Amino acid sequence: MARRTHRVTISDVAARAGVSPATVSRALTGSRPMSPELAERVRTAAQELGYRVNLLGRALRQQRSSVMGLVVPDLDNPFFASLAEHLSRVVETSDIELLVASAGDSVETERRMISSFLDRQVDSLVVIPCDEVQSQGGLEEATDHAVTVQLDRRVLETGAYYVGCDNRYGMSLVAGHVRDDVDAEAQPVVFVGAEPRSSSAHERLEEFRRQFPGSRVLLGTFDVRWGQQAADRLLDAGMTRGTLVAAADIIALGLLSRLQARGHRVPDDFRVIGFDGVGVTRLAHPELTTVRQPVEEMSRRILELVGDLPVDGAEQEIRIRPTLVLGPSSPPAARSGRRS
Amino acid sequence: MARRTHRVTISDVAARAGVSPATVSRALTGSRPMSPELAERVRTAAQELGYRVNLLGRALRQQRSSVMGLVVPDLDNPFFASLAEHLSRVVETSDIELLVASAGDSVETERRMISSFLDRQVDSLVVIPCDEVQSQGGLEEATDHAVTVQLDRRVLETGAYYVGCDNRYGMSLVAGHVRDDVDAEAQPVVFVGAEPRSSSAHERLEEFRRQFPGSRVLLGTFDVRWGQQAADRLLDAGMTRGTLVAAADIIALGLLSRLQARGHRVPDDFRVIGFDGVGVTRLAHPELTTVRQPVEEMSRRILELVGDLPVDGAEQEIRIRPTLVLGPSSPPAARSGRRS
DNA sequence: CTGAAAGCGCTAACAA
DNA sequence: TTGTTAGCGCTTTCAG
Repeated sequence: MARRTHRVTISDVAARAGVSPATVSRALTGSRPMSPELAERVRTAAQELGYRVNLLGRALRQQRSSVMGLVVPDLDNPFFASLAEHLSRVVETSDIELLVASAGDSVETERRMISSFLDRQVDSLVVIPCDEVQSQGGLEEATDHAVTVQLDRRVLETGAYYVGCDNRYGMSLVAGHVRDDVDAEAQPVVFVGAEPRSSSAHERLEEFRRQFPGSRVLLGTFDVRWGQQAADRLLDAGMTRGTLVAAADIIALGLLSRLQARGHRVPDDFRVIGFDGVGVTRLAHPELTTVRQPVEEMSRRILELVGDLPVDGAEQEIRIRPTLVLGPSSPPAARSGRRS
Repeated sequence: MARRTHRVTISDVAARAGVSPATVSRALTGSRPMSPELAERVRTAAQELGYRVNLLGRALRQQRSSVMGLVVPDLDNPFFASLAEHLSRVVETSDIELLVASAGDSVETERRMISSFLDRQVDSLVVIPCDEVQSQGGLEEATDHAVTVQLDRRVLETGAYYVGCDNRYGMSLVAGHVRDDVDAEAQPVVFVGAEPRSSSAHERLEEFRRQFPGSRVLLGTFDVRWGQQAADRLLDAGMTRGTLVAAADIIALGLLSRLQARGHRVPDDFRVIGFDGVGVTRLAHPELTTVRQPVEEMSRRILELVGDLPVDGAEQEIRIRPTLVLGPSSPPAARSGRRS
């Protein structure tokens, strides 16, 4: 662990190359045309001294850090982790850099992370808010200081952009599939969702209710454990078959695991339908019928929003339509028989 | 999106409170004792003006950023995502802040991320290296400029600390379980691992070979898809039962999904054993017998290493023993019958 | 206990 | 094309 004793600055390089610090800066960044030989001399000197630019100094001077901050609720949720990974790969194609922080599923921590990104002078901030209501303050704060984008979950009246998928439309795709391919009398439809503390939970729930008025609804949290509990609850209540519409793949995963552990067959006894279609949850057994979110395009739209050319009159709210992906967890009619 | 026009600086606050910038700094950070009323006056002024500290300025002056950088190979891998989440929660208890970057599974990107963290003057850098060999350069570079810790995967001769689990010991726990609880004649043992491009892959593979000389070994990558392919390969070759030891839960997940999709029962026909025991993979169906990595303690040790009190004569290499967790994917003898 | 002044490392105006 | 100078926002000597 041989730490360097003295930090090499641009002046050191300048001295060695026999030029001014400004010239070194120009040679290294290529911000201005200059004589190739001098540039070369500077680069050599920098190399020899092991010079590294100090981005703190640069950012302080330039009044921009070239950093995009991303605050996710919880990296243990594979959907959020996947969102982070996708955004990271898209941002990679620009000269911006993405730094991720986790809110550890706490509104307070989320707020601290947002603050701290702002204090570090991020140029843009992407937030997947923890809570539809309590995240508002942090987002308003952010909007005052950086280009701010809410991703996946919308908080009302923050002034920030929103990029997400059209959850109602997605749920309507599910409804269409269920109506076309499922014998609803043989398999009553149940929604296993999340308490509407986020717009996604909200919208998916509302659309489900609109599509299946009177159908049973169970609400918990976006994690595997809740899916397991919900399955237990349904089975304990004597349910032996049904179509379980989950608000997220991660919940569907929990449903699947408990249903199967307790000896029920999917899709024969129970159909299971998910939402998100992203990340490792895609590989459940049996593979899920799910609504796939267009994460790739969502990431691209975010980059556009914060891009150098400020998108004039950009819409505040960008909703992209998801697609339905059919899997064996709830196959099309051919296999399960239509009602009429 | 009402962006603030003028940035409020410490001088603005000073002017408003009728004191010097130095006093404002002291009042806001509490770095020196001062008259409570003045402090209060300063805080009020700051509040009224909507002052936010510029951490770039502070870091530049203080020569430390209070940031720990974490570079992970790929956030879509739930083990790495979970490691990031755990470390994040532990670091949360200190005054350091964790920022995460993904290498997108590319050595080049990894190197760029390391460089860029260093240029941003992180105080410490934690890296889960992509590649046992090719990640070396980046890590050496890091070691020269910040306290550097390799996490989970070891690259030789970098001068950096290493924190990880004792993979050989973990695999020996698996071996013990297999010998105690499995009829190896009825269920031949196969290792489904990853090409040894990381020390974890390496060590687990080597220990398996030592414990089961002559047993079949398939090597691919650390992802679900490889597990699926491996299962297909084994089944296509006519295998109808066996004990499949995976080098990671994520591979085990793929094995499970294909085995079950093709009508084989776990654990009756095939036992499946994983490694990691962390994150969402814990909730496979049937639940995995796996080796649980002590991620909590690993995170704590990392924080200790970079803590204010530089751990004198700290070991370069910290290996923590994992534990075996038995699940229905490979239950103990009681259920499956011992050989003798 | 408070203020004045210097300077962290960098780059952008302005001069030459 | 290159150099000089100033200053981004902050904290920390050093005086008082």
